[in-house]
This record gives sequence, C-alpha cells and structure tokens, in this order.
Amino acid sequence: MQRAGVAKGTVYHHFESKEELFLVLLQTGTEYLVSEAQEELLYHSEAAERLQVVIERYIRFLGKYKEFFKVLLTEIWWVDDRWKEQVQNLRQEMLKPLITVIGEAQERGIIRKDVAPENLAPALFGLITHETLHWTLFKDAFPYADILRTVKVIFFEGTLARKN
Amino acid sequence: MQRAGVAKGTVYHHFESKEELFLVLLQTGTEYLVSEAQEELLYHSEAAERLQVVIERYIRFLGKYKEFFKVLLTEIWWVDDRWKEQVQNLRQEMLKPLITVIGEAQERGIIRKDVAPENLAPALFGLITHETLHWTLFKDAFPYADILRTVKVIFFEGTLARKN
Amino acid sequence: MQRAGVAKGTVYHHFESKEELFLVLLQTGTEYLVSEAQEELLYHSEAAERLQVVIERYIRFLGKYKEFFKVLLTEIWWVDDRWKEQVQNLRQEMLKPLITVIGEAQERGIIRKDVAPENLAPALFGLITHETLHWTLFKDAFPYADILRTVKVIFFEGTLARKN
Amino acid sequence: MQRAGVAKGTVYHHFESKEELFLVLLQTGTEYLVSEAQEELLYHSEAAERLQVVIERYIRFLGKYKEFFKVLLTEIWWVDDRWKEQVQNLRQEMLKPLITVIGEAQERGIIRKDVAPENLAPALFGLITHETLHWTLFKDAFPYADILRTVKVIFFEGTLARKN
DNA sequence: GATGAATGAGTTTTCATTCAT
DNA sequence: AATGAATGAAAACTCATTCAT
Repeated sequence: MQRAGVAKGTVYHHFESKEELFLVLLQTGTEYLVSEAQEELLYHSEAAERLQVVIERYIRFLGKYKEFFKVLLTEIWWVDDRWKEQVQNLRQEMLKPLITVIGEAQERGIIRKDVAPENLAPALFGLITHETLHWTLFKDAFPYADILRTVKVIFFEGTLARKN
Repeated sequence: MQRAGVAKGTVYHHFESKEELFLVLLQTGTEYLVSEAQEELLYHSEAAERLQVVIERYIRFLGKYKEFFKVLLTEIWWVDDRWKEQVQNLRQEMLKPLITVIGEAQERGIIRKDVAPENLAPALFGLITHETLHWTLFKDAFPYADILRTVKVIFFEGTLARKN
Repeated sequence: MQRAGVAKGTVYHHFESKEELFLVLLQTGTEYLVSEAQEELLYHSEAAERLQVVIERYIRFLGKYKEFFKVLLTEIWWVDDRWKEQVQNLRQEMLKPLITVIGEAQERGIIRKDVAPENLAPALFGLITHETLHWTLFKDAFPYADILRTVKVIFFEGTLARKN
Repeated sequence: MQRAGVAKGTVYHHFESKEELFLVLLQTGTEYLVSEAQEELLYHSEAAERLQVVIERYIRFLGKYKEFFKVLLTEIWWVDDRWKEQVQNLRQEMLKPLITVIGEAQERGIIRKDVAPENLAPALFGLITHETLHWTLFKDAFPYADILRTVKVIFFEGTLARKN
C-alpha cells in the first residue's frame, strides 16, 4: 500500500474496500497477463511455438509480479461467495490463452486429443504456478532456466522412459 | 479453534502463538501425509505401481484435509524469517516420498533419467496441488476421477501427439 | 485510557505498546517535574530558599499527579532490561534539580559538605516520596502542611536533641 | 510461585486468591520484620543504640527480601477498599518498632521532642525504603555501607552546616 | 482528491481461577 | 493435599474503515 506511494486514506477514494482492492488487483493483473500472452502470439504463428512462448510468458509474469502471484494463491480461500465467484471467473479468464493455444496445437495434430483443452490448461497452469512458487522459495538452489525446462519436458514429453 | 471443542485459553496452553499453531498444523499434516504415503508403499512393490499409488494418496489427502491444504498454500507467504525457513523445510519433507518413488522408477528404467528426481518431484507436486485446487474450486464442473487421470496422463505420457 | 477521551486504537496509533505508553508517561512527567522545579528557581536566588522551594514543588507535584507517582514506584520493578535502563535514567534525571540546589547550598556553606550531593539527593527524594505516599494513604489522619514540615525538619536539622 | 517449588494449583489450596496470597506475604513479612527488630532490641538497652540497630535491621531486611519489598511498594495502589485498609494497617504495624524506639529516645532526651514519633517514624521509614530502593537500582554505583551512613547522618544530624 | 489521525469491532493473548486426576 | 491442563473473562493489540482537514 505504502509501496505504491499513496496514503491509506487515498486507497478508499479508489476502492470500496480492501476486498475490492484485491479483486481489482487480480483483475488488472489477469488482464495484463492475458494481453501480454496475446501480444506475444502476434509474433508467432506456428502452433508448437505459440504454446511454448505462452508458457514462457506465464512463468516470467508470475516470477515478476510477486504480489499478484501471492494474491492469486491466497485470496482464493475467501469464504464470501460474492467474491468467490469473481475470483473463480478471473481464474477461468487466466486460463483462456492456454486453452486457445492448446486447442490450436490439437488441431494441428501436435498435441494429443484425448484430453480436452479445458482439462489440460489448468494442469499446465498448475505446473507453471507451482514450479514458479518452488523457484521463488528456493531461488538459490537451482537456476531459473531449470523451471522452464522442467515444465516443458513434463508437459510435452511426460516422464515415461522411451524405447529409443 | 472452537471446532476442536477447546476453549480459547486452552490453545495457548499448548501453543505459544497462533503462528506456532499453524506451524504445528503444517508439521502434523505433513507427517501424516508422508506416513500415509509410506503405509501405502508397504503394499506395493512394483516401481510403476508405487509411483501411482503415492500420487493417488496425495490427491486424496489434499482433497480431504482442506484446512491443511489452505494453510499450505497460504502461510508460505509469511515474511517472518523465523517461520519462513521452517515452512520451507516442511515443503521439502513433503516432497521426499515423491522423490523416493521417482528415484526408484528411474532405477527400474521406467522413468526418464535426464531430469533429477529433485526437479521432477516439485513439478509433480505442483500438478497434484493445482489439479486438486482447481477441483476444489470447480467441484461441480467435472468429476473427481478426472483430476487423477489428468495428472497421470500429463506426468507420465506428456501431451505431444504420438505417431502410433 | 478512556479517561483521556480517546479510543483504544488511538493509543496504539501513538504508542507501540502499553509499556511504551508508561515509559512516555514517566518521561513526560519527569520533564514536567524538572521544568517546574527550574521555573521556580528563576524567582529565587538565595541558596537556602532555592532548596526549600524545590522541595515544596516536588511534594506538590507528586501529590497532584497521582498516576505519575504510582507509575514511578510501580514500573521500577519491571524485569525487562530494555525498559529497566530507561526507567533508571529517568530516575537520575529526576534527581538533577535536587543535586544542583544541594550543591549550591554546599558551596554557600549552608549545607554540610561531608556527604556528596549525589548521595544526599536520593535520600531527600526518598523522604519526599514516602512522606507524600504516606499522606496519600492516610490523607485524613494529618494535614498536608505536616509533611512539608517533617521533611524540612529532618532533612535540615536532623532529629538529635540540641543543647540550646 | 514456581520459585517456591509448588504448582500453581497448590497455591489455591492455601490461599483464596492471588490478592490473599499477597496480603499473607505482606503480613508474614511484616511480622518477620517486626520480630527481627524486636529480637535485636533484646540485646541493646541504650536508647541511642536501640534506634540505630533497628534502622540497620530494616535496611538489611528490605535489601534481602526483595519480593516483599516489591509487594510493599506495589500493592499499596490497589483500588479495592477491602484490601486497601488491610495494607494500610500492615504499614502501620511495620512502623511500630520505629515509633517505639523513637519515643524512647525522645524520653531519654536524645531525640527532639517537637515532632511526634508518629510523624518521625514514616519519614525515617521513607528514608530507609528509598535509600534501599536506590541502592537496589544502582548497586554498582556505590557501596552498601553508604546507604546506612546517609540515612543515619540525615536522620540524626540533618544537613545544615554547623558552626563548630 | 489526498492525507493520516482516530476509531472500534474483532482478534490475539494473558492470567487468575477451577477441577479432574 | 498436590498437580497442571483447561477455562473464559479481561487485557492487549490489530487493522479495515471513516472523516476532518
């Protein structure tokens, strides 16, 4: 709050309550994340590539906007139904770019089709989210590049050993 | 607090502070999760199976002990260094059974060896955690069985389309 | 607290804790006591008189600001070293005007020189403090004027019978 | 409480309440102080000497039984009238030996008669109390012997400079 | 609009007392 | 009688919100 250089009282000129502030933070952050992903997609046309760059963007975004990341994992647990629904909607919003590019990749025959994009996307998002969280907690233990690699390896290739 | 049927004062007879209470909840929960996983392992000897049952256990556990799950994702963000370190240690503790079974599976040639168990485990845990979280939030939208399947499919097989 | 006409929360807007509040009360009271004594001294130049008016001031002050008096005798016993030292410093501060006027009186040959002002002052303060305390407790038993007289008689003349 | 080697619960077998515990502590301490003073008097018959040894005893006693000393200065401020009166009575009790020996010394012509023993005693007690308190606080700054000397000098001789 | 002191409802913590063992 | 876990009323403290400037 003070980090933004505004006084406590000022916040209440812009937001009805603390909850609303968080929600707007979540909204703005989500919009920003989604638009960043979409911007990236302007420069990439191949489905496989598009999927990759979106994943990278998501990881970078969560690693960068820590406060947003925190609110994302924390405010979900609110009990107040009024807000809960909105938080859930935002979550869905956040998954859209992932759903889109996964869908595209399926159409192109790159990604398996036996799991719906709506199911793959949250899993991928979970992978991204938790890898980033783990990296945030244990920054010193392993390089940033590792998390990107691990996410890609698992999501695309899985972990079963291949014959050749 | 009152849900446990004890008076407010009683809690402070056992715990120094609210923070300590949370930490102990986290500790106990972790121990419980780990020991449940280990118990399961007593009945399964094949590496592939062992990995599967542990994943199932983790998902069921987080879906069941919601309060533990919440504290797990929420209390990580504490700034107080005194607690932060302990929370991180518990996280590591929680990963151990996963690391073990992944390691075993690698030795048996079931799982690819080019990513260390220490890197695979948190990714798998992230997958589990977020799938469970997603399911907790959108219970009505899809069946419980789906989350188990999605986790397994992605973690083991990945999502790239196969030739045959 | 409520006597000052402020809400509970307001107090914590100004003071970190209850202990800090007490300390500031002690500080402010001490400053006030010392400055009252010094103001009095502006109007008196003769050493003997100066000593007398300071004594009177101290007695009146402690009789008047009962809360300060109470905190003075009560909060000394804190164990917490952080505060203990500060309380001791304030005590020393409180003695300064007494030490000054005793020193002056010694220089003028009015007061015996074989006991240092630093030793006489706390004894005089003890006399003042306890007489005032006794009077506070047994208000009805004897007139206020008595305590001033007793302090002066003992401190100046002592109690040994004189020849003539 | 634990210092006495008894559990919290046990205390309530012996005392009705915490306040009663303090009162009994005060009572017992007072009795002990008074009886110690009286015992001392058995061995001294000269009035001047008797006064001196009683003073010495009081100082030693308060320096030794710190907890008693603390309760003495602290519990006076209770508002509850029921206890207040009893505390005041104990205070009077405590003064009795001093009143007695001061009275004797007056009869023998050793001590001035123009102030009643009832007024001199609390002043002397204040001198003793505060010198001991000061010594307790600033132990390191001056030797124990000083406080006895200062009390005697002031109480007996006063501080005015003498002609010869 | 901006500010931060003031507020008080709510939360956390303490502590004198009780009570089952 | 002795114990210490349990209690809950009260004290200490926090924090989202208000409001006068």
